[in-house]
Amino acid sequence: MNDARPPMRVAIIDNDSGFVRVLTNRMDSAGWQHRVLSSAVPPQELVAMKVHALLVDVSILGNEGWGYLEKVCSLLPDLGVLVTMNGATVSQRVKGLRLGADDWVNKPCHPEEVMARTEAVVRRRRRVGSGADDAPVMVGELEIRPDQFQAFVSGQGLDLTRREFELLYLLASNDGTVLERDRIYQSVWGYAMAHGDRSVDVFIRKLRQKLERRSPAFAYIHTHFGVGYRFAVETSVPDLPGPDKEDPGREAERDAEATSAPA
Amino acid sequence: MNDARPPMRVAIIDNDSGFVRVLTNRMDSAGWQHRVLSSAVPPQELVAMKVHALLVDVSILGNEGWGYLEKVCSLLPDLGVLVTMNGATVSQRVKGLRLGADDWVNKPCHPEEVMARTEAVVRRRRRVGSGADDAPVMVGELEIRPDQFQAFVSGQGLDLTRREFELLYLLASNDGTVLERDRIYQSVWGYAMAHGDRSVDVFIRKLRQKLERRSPAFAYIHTHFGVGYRFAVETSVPDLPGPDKEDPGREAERDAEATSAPA
DNA sequence: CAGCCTGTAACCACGTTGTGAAAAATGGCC
DNA sequence: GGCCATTTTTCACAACGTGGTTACAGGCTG
Repeated sequence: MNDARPPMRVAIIDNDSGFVRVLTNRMDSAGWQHRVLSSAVPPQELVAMKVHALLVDVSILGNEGWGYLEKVCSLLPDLGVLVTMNGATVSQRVKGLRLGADDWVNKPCHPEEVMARTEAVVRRRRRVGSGADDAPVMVGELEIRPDQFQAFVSGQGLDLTRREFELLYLLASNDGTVLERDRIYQSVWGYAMAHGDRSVDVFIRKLRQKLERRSPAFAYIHTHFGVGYRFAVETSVPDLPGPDKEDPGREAERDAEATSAPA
Repeated sequence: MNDARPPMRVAIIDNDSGFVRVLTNRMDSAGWQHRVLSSAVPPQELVAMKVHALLVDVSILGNEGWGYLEKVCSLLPDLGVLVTMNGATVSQRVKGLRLGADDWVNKPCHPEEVMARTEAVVRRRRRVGSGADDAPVMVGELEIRPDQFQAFVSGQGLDLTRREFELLYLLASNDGTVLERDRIYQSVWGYAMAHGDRSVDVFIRKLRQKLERRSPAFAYIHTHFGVGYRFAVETSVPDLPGPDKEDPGREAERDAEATSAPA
């Protein structure tokens, strides 16, 4: 949502430790995240890693390399796949590209070029998918789809403005943890909050209004006095015999232990 | 859906007649369509040619080659761009890729590889549901038949111009999701929207006029302030009793007050 | 109880969108 | 080629929505 894109995440399947070391060094200094794998992993695991691209040396997988390449490409069409190989012939390169690979770089190669090509592949992927980087959030009856600028309660769309939406998205994606005003402002507004600025409070109120109108039985946004706000789905009526709603003082305790945000 | 794709169409900007001859021969036998251009053409003309990819030798454009590359990539983000060049250095290749090129092939190169790379680049070039696939769309009383270039409301044909039709088709085939202005323009007009361009708004209005004339009880196109538009058949949810002014009769009001506009 | 923090509503400035019409571009026709 | 009808783009201005501020009321903490 904000201009700051999430860092590039790539998976690397390669046994050439020297090449991998040089490459990962470059990636580190460029702020990329990488997972180095020594052999083929099930495509599902690649999904779980949420990597943008896969960099694979098909030769280390022996004859199964081609089959693996084909399987990954057909199973994960949204994943960028770059193949590296020592001295591959033209027909080998063509074969790999036709199997679904997005690019092919013959070793030896320069790490900068590999990274530039990876960016080019991912750039194109993102363009067609448009916002595949922001994952949808679902908390209770609430569902947020950042790629569509829309939030839903029980499947019904909420009519949120831009700021309201970004604020709700921030809160909901940090479900359960207390967010300080400064951090909220910094994340949503993009710059530091000036002293005495009440914008966050006002927008919290607007969100509460729109949320409670759709599901009056629940309270989503909870205030932590002197700290900030916390998003959580709880019954709003204090009298109801809820399992975890005994006395209000408990929240203050939880506040203390919630300072570290489990990302 | 996979089969029966239209033939690949590429534009080639290159002076190396020998290379071009060999390449186009291969393309002919593969059923590809190609346009060979001897020098830079305005990006809009590439749109008119409806090519899937551009194969360009930046060196023949001299120093302006880089600028042209950048302009094409920024203006036509949906176009696949492959750069060829004789003996380009690593830094030159990286520079080209960072400017927005999708692939880089150093000459001399094998035509088969160039074509395989072109296919790889174009493979995932799917627009947001415009023109490419001609699947009929039916949303509520609205029916769109792309093969006939016609839209119907309750069986009665709408008289839409080309742009109106393409816009409506884009919106309706992305029923329920918010589309940003930039993406709408990119999909319908084919190139990036210039700052301050109001074409989308104007055509939205024309569509609303023609749609509401046929079915005054419903509103199809909803505005998302600061974002774009969303197509949906009257999702206006009956709001629970709240202190807010919004009421379910919003659409009807807008329709009724369409007459008050004294010049 | 005093002081600070938060809830709430009203308010205004600004940017965005709606709207009508004029200007420019397109395409068919003689 | 010149002419006309239609479509597309541009423009100016009105209307509206939003974000941000402010003021005051109500709560919480110490």
